[in-house]
Order: sequence, then structure tokens, then C-alpha cells
Amino acid sequence: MPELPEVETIRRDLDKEVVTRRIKTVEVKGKRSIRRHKDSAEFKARLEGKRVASIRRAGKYLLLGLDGDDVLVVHLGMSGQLLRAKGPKDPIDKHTHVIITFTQGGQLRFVDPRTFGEMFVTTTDELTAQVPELAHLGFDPLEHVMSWSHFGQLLADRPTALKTLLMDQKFVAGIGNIYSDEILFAAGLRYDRQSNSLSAQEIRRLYRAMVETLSEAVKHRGSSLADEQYRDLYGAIGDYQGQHQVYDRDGQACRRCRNSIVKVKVNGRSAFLCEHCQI
DNA sequence: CGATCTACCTGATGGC
DNA sequence: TGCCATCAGGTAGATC
Repeated sequence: MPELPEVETIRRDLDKEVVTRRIKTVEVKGKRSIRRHKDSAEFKARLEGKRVASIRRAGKYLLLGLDGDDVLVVHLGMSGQLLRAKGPKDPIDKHTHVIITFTQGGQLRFVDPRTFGEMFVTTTDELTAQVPELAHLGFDPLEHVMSWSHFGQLLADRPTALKTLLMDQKFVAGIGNIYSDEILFAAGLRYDRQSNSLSAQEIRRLYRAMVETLSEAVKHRGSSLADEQYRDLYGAIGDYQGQHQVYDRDGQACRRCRNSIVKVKVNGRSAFLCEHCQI
């Protein structure tokens, strides 16, 4: 579900609602969401009594800095949600796995039907040394501004089909199945173009499409698809799905040329494109 | 080393 | 109706 724009929206919400708050109690249901820990007691012990000092995003990961050196890492997987609750009497969703209650009242709940998401506590040092997914993340497309020629060099160094490369977290962090398709449409490039085959103009178009598509999606607070599984911290759906040019629009008219949007399989997953606008 | 697949889960949807 | 197959925002690990 959540890619960079959705995770960034939640990060901004957390910055307003959770940073400076102190954790009073932590309730864990089942072990799956905290599977990196030996048991839930250890997870709870490392959180209770700590104050949330900072919040940042690394790709699709959320990192909540705590007093001392510890960091609470959250990945939402396909169906994870972080939801604010006023208190214990707010109705509890069936798939709620972790409830964090703050001393001032108010709760942060982790809800995740498919359980691909997870939470764990580690130290700042271990983050880069012992969590390989985080240690090997590529550049952040919104935070790390780079020249077109440098971007072109990175593309040339990794000759790969463009969609595969955009979704590779080790190359660039935060782009998934929705935004890779939207970026490639905006750039006028096919999913299967090799990254080392682009002209200088195509490199510029791709870089620009990547930055603009993602920042527009952040402005619209992310995309919620038909199932409305993506929700922000307050439980509200995103607003960018109405701007989608290709994703989940197979059979519909391309907004630019009116030809039919096509759905294909790439690496075992769906990809959407306009065969007339993307070359 | 990289590319490709499969597994991990629950729930929604569509065909028969 | 119900039953079964398929599909879904992601990633790690096995197997080529």
C-alpha cells in the first residue's frame, strides 16, 4: 500500500501529534508484528517511559527517535496503518497489533490485516550496521537533489529495465508499484526501456517526472485505491488517486491521447501504461 | 554478482 | 447462494 508519498504524509502527521509525547504503556497482540524481537516483553520494556524525540522517514520506513539512543522502526508493508486514537474507548479494529498509550492520553495504534508490516526497536548504531534493508537504501528522491548528469550516470551504471530499477529500494528509496507507473507515464517512457539507453533529454524528463510526481502526491496526501486501505494518521483517505494517469486505469482512455490504457505483467506484478504516449 | 521466483498473510472480487 | 481462483500499495530469501 504505502509508498513514499503515503509514508511521508504519515510522517508529517506524526511530527505534529506524537513527537514530544511520552509513552506510558504498550500493548501487543500476537508476535508477528514485532517478529524481530524475542518476545513482546522486551519490545514493551524498550518503549515504556520513553519520550518520542524525533521522527524521520527513510524510504518507506518511519524512524521514531526515542530518548537515549533507541529508535522505533515502523514499516507498513502492504496493508499497515498508523492511527491516532483519542483513548481506549475508541473502537478497536480487528487487526490492531500494537497500541501505544501516551502519558497525556491519546494512543498510536498499528493496524495491519496482511501482517507484512512490522515494528521493532533498535539503536541508532545498529540501524546502519545490522538492519541491511536500511543500510542499503538508495537516495531519497525528494530529499537528495542531484544534477541530471549525475542521475544519468547512476542510470548508466545499473543497466536495468526502468520500472524494475525505480522500484529497487537499493537504487532509489520509496518508489513502489503505483508511483513507478505514474512516473514513467509522466516521463513518456516505457517500463521496459533499459536505463542505459536514455538520451540526455529522456534522463532529464525522467528525473523531473520522478520529483514532480512524488511531490504532487505528497501535496495530495497520497493515494487510496478502491479498498481505501491507505489512511493517514487521522483515518482519512488520500486524494492523489484522482490524479492517476495510468495506475489501475486499464481499459480507460489515456487522459493525454485517448488511446486505451494497457495492463501488463512485469516481474510478476501489474504495470499500467499508454503504449502511444510512452516510448 | 544479478535476475527471477516464491513465501509470507487476510480480504475483496469475479466467474461459474 | 456458495465455492474456488485470482489479485492487492512490499520485501526477504532461495535458487538459479
